[in-house]
This record gives sequence, C-alpha cells and structure tokens, in this order.
Amino acid sequence: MSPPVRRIAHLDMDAFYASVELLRYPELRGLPVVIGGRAEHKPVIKTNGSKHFYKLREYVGRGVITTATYEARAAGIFSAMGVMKAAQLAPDAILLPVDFKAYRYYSRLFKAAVARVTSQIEDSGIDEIYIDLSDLPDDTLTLAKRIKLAVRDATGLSCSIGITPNKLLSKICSDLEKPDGITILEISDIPDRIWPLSVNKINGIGPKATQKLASLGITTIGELAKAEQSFLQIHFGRSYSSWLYEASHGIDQRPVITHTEPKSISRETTFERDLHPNQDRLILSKAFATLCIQVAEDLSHKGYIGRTISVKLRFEDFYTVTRDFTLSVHTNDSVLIRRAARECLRRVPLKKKLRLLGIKVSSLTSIHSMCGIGASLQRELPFLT
DNA sequence: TCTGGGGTCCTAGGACCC
DNA sequence: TCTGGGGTCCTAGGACCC
Repeated sequence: MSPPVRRIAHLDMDAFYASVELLRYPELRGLPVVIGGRAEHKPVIKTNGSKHFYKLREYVGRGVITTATYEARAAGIFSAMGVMKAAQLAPDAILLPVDFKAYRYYSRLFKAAVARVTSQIEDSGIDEIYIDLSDLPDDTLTLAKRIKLAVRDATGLSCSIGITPNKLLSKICSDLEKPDGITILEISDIPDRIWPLSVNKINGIGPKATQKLASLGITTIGELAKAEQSFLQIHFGRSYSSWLYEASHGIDQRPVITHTEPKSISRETTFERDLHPNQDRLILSKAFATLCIQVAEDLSHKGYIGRTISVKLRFEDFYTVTRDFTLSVHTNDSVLIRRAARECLRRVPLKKKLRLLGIKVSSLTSIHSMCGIGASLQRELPFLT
C-alpha cells in the first residue's frame, strides 16, 4: 500500500523587506523602491514634516540590493545586484537602508499568525515557511485562504502560497502566482505545470548546475526528467544525479521539520575600501576584535557555546579562504575565540589587500543541554558559573 | 559599476583508532 | 614484509539558499 498523499504548503511573503518598508512609508506605494546599501541612507525628515528619500542615483560605493518592489523589478532590478548597477537601470528608484530588526519583528508576527492555524510549521528563513496541512480536516483551498487572511490580519502584508504533496513542488509553486497568489498542484499536473519551467526553479539547482546542464542541452525541468540517468551520472556523480532525477519527477519525501538547532553562528564584514594587511593593521585588528566580541555576544544571547572557531578572509580579487581550529572545550568567551581565531590567521599568507573579514563558531551545543553536567566538567567551563 | 551577511549541506583527504 | 577495511574527527573548499 502506498503512503497517503500529503498536503504540504510553502508560504512566501511578497517582496518582504520592501513591503515592510511600505507599511512605514505608505506614500511610496506604487513607486520603484529598493532596499539595500549602507545605513546612512535613511530618509531625512525636514522641518516642515515632509520627508526626503534618497534615490539610487545619489548612491556611491559598495553594496547590493536585498529586495526590490515589483515596480523596481520591472526595471530589471533583482536581489543580489550591485547597487551601482541598479542605479544605472533605475536612477530615480527610491533607496532605503535595510532594517533587520523591523523585518524580524514582522517575521515573528506572520509566523505566529500561521501557528494559530497549525503548529506543523518549518522555519525556512525570515520570509518563508513550510506548513504540513495533511492532518487538518478542511479542504486545501479553504486552508490556503484562511492562512493568507491570518497573515494579512496580523501584519497588513500579502504572501503567496503553493500547496502540493511535497516541499520541493510547493516551493516551486509558491512562486508561480506571485504576488498574493495561491497555487495548488497534484502529481498529475507535473508534466503541464512543472516541466516547462527552467531547471533553476528547482530549489537546489543553482547557477553552476544550471550552466552545466545548459552545456549538456538541458534547460527545462522536462528535459531534465527525460535525460538518461546514466548520462547524468557521468556529469554530476551518483548522489547528485539521482537527486536531479527525483527532483525533475517531483519526488521528495522530506518531512516538515518543526524544530532545529543552529549549527553555527557567525559575523562578517565587508570593508568600505580594501585594507592593506600592514598599512591598515590597526583598522583590521579593531575589526577583528569587534567581530569576536559580536560573535561571543550572539552566542550568549542565543544560549550556545561552541568549540570550532573559523576565520574567513576575502581578498581584493574576491579570492576567499577559511581556516578553522577546534578547541578542547566549548566556549562563548570572546577572549578565547579571539585567541583561536588568531591561530587560524597565522596560517594564511597575507599578501593581498583584504575586502572581507569573518569569524564563525560551530560545533555548537546549547547551554541548556549542559545544565546536567558534572562538577568536574563545570570547572572546565568557568563562564557557566 | 563588480559581487552583503547569515546560514546549511556536501565532498574529500588525512589522522587516528580498532 | 606486506596487506585489510570501517568509523570518526578535523580541516578546507564549494554550491546553494534567503
């Protein structure tokens, strides 16, 4: 007997960061607005109460777009595009700085609203979730409408929902009727609705795999589904090729995971200008110390200690290296983290200018889980007392 | 006009142990 | 003197995602 067909929803907030900003600045509705760049481009409130918004053409320097309103997307602007490039496409688009505190607040609001419908929710980033509706009595369209209404009531924001028998298909479908859409698909709809789409619509097929597939004459999911498995295996290896086959046929058994523990906590920063390892030594070591302190604070706020410390360096030519060092004990102490990170740094030849510096702590364990440990171990962990 | 910051997962080689 | 696998940990890099 085959297992019962599941009903898995993927909910994706529409242009989330930009939409949150429009709640704050409703006068910008209908205009091309992009979120990104550095913090100093906050709107200026004039003495007569009117606001001055920065435009893309006024921006100088590094930075990328994180979100754009649908009006700005119409000009060809997308996430991860350099701000300077976006400025060429739409010089008069409004530029707002990112405000993660606000987005996290609205993220909590919409997730809490959905949680009042069902607790079977998997977090999948700040603006999207998977929901397992299998055990709910109502029909699928009714549930989709109820969830969208709950999100709108709680936040004033719209979202798009895809509902299919699994996460892979639902993730594709939530994107099909954006914004404010509902897409419900069954397995039998795959040839008509999924196969015409480009392979990169599959979550897990990124730029590299897309390019490689294109070089093999495969651009749509349907073409991928018709490819010989032995042919794919030659080019992608056994594990990835069998996943490609299953994905293209809409096969995905992954459950909705309602709770996960973080695997790593990190901080990194891209400098305003590339820094020379010697001439800018003071600036660099200040940044290095700050990152260690920030990671240590993040760890203790979130209640974790870790024992693998990593540094990440990105040079002026974008070449990136990482080094890590595993301590014998877990820690959230910035001094221990800095000491280990410095050991990592000594293993990197510093010949070129630096663009980015990052610190990561992994091999995490929650301080909660350490509560029952014996006295001998506690002596090793003085920061717990 | 180059390309942010926070993550996850996978691969692969070497050390080390049984 | 030569020849084994299996399992786990550590380290480094890369693809991918939001």
